[in-house]
Amino acid sequence: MARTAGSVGTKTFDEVRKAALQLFARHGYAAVSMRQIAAQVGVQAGAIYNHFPNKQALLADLLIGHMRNLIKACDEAGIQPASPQVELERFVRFHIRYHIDRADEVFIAYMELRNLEPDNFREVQTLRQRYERVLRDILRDGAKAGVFETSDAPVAGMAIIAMLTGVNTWFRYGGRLSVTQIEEIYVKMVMQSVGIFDPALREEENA
Amino acid sequence: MARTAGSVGTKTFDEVRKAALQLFARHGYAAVSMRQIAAQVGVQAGAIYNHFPNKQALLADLLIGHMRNLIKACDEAGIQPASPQVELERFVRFHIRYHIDRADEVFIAYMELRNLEPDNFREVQTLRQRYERVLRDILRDGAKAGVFETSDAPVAGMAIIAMLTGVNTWFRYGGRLSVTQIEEIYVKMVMQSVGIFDPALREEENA
Amino acid sequence: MARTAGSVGTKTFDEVRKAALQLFARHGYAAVSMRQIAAQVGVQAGAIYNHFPNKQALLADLLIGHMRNLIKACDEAGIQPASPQVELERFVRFHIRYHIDRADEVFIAYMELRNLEPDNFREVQTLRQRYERVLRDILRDGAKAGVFETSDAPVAGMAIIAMLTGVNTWFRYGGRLSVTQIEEIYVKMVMQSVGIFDPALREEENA
Amino acid sequence: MARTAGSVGTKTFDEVRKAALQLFARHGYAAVSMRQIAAQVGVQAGAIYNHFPNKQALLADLLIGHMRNLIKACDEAGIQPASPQVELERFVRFHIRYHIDRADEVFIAYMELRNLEPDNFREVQTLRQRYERVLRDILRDGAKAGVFETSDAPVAGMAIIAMLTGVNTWFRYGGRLSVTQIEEIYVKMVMQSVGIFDPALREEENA
DNA sequence: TATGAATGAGGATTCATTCAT
DNA sequence: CATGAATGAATCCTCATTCAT
Repeated sequence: MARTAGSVGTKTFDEVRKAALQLFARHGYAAVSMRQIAAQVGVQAGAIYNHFPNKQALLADLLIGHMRNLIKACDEAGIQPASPQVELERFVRFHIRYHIDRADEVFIAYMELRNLEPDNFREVQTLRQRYERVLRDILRDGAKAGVFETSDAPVAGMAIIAMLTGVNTWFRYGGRLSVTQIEEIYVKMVMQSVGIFDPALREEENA
Repeated sequence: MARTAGSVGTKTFDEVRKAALQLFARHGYAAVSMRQIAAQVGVQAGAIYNHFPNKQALLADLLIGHMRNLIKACDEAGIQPASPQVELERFVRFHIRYHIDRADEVFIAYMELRNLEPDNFREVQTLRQRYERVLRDILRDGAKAGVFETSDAPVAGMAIIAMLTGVNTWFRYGGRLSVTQIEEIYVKMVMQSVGIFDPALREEENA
Repeated sequence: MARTAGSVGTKTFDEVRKAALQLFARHGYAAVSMRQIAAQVGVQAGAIYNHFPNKQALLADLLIGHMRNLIKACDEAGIQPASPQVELERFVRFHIRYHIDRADEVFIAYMELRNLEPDNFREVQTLRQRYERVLRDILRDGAKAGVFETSDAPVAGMAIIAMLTGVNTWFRYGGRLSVTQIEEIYVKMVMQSVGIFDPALREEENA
Repeated sequence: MARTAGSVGTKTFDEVRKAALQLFARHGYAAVSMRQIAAQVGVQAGAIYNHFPNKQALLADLLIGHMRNLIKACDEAGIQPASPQVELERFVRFHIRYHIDRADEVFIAYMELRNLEPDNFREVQTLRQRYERVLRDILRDGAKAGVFETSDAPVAGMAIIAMLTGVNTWFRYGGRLSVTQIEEIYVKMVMQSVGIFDPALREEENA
């Protein structure tokens, strides 16, 4: 009589998460009510509390879960070890591809930070810094090795992250450009922004 | 019945605007109550309705006002006419300097768009596109003239705007870098990102 | 245009207090909703919050107010100074008469103590002890003077207070006995309980 | 189908009763949730419904059970037959001793009466009156026989019950006085309150 | 028996807004 | 202009109870 994997029990939990993600992304945490989330799941508001102790925990679960998944995917993306140029290119491709498919998660991870209670906020910040350090380390190594023309690795890191993540503000599937084309455009701009012009110095990959 | 400059009665209006700007930026439109705004001004909630018909009008006033001011300042910044390289550099400097001093306005102009009712939303979007077209035109002209190495002007424009505006997420006065230093870093990264490497091709300006 | 004394404004405040007193006494603090109180006043629940910050404050206001009034009335009852016998008799008469007309206040002052938050609880306890000390001091003086046959003034005090206050559990106007008759019965029992038998030793008063 | 003494399955029933007793006494019936009771037992809320049909039945069970036990103990206390003086003294000693060890039961038997539904309320009232008649009959007999100086047996009965039961409001084990000492104080006060002064007229007992 | 998930109602409180003064 | 009191709807969350497993 064991519960079949994926059966009832976990089903509502997952659906609540999904509904909350979508609604928070669309209208903002503060503007979404537990009733709306419940309605989208097809359940009464009280039922949510069998799975999450409160609204804040739902938000925290989404944000922290997103950051953990991002870091795990980054670790497994095979970015290192390689030359700084190659690592930077791999990072850009990873970031674009990972973020473009998780528009809602990325959006709330930036927008709803201020709605996290202090402990949850700290946890997300710590995770975010861990991710951003990957890029900063690449930039620092490249600068030290003289292959990047960056006057300030931390600022360059923030600038590149902002540029890349910005893709989510305008990209929609079915538009003028494919993900691959977009990826190429951003790779080129980022590489140039740190002084790498010759495509020959870069890795050839496309997937 | 236009408000006489500096006349009595204008004081509360301005203070409500200021308080709302700060509170919306800090906590988000949906999470801020009229009572909070009123309290910050030192007035009862009802008094706000002598100056703004409702909460939405307050938000719209802030966002539309911000976009109009931005466009006006941009028009008066003397960016054009010049060579694409020079215009781009001027645009970057203008954008950084203008935005770095208006963190709250910039923040809500991005964050609270979704809380605008349709008419107000359209107006802000129209203004924003008008501003962004300044950059896109520069990029298109430079690409056409063969001085920028950009494969896609619209995407490059979005990328550059995202990169530049991102400065507000981390910049604080009194930090490691001065505004001027930051400006130089961003100018260099943006120029390089579109293929301009030789500083000699750029204008010398600092203020 | 000044508000007429006792007009609107203070009216709702007083009516809320009165309704809450009655409902708390009848059903208990925890079992009464703000909506019920509001309904009894003929107002929406939210309106109560213009007069009391929350439900707890309403309870605290009732209990603390009751204790303060009791102490004030006791101070003004002219119990002291006199011989211990006379003071005791006066105290009994005061207590019976005061409590019999304030059944609701007395009831909740005992029943709802546990629903007070710590600070409010302490305040009420302090006031209660101040009142009960009046009786204890009379008993102690009488014992010291050898006119009361009490082995333990504090216990005797608790016992007498309990006996007297118990009148509220059964007394109803229009019953078999008048307040004056009840007063006489209790005076006699209390005086005897501390060893005073001869009515000649007691004061003659009736009002 | 009567529950076999000590049989399995009875454990949860008893623990629920015990937990409810404690929690109702501490926080009041209306303020205690089935979940709290269940948590104290270490069980889910639903499990309680295997033993009690609903929350009201739990309360009724506690109150009616208490009253039945009290009456049974009173019947078996060997109060009658004896002279009114001796019977009164025996009653006082029984009441004090029985009540002082059942603080929670006594407390809720007074406090939660109003939360009983009509049928349960009537049953408890009937039982209570049966118990209180024991004292009233003693007082009436004593008055008729001219050994008690009571002008009104019913009122005297209420007064004495209130005085005695009041001991629970302040008594705590480990305090200044032992149960036996307290018993003596109350015996003396009660006997005197009905006019019996000479200890020689009283029974000598202590246990 | 016990669980865990669900319901539907209701809890205290807050909200944007109105309006007589 | 500003106040303070009011409304009616909505907020998050908890409740007693049910029921399939």
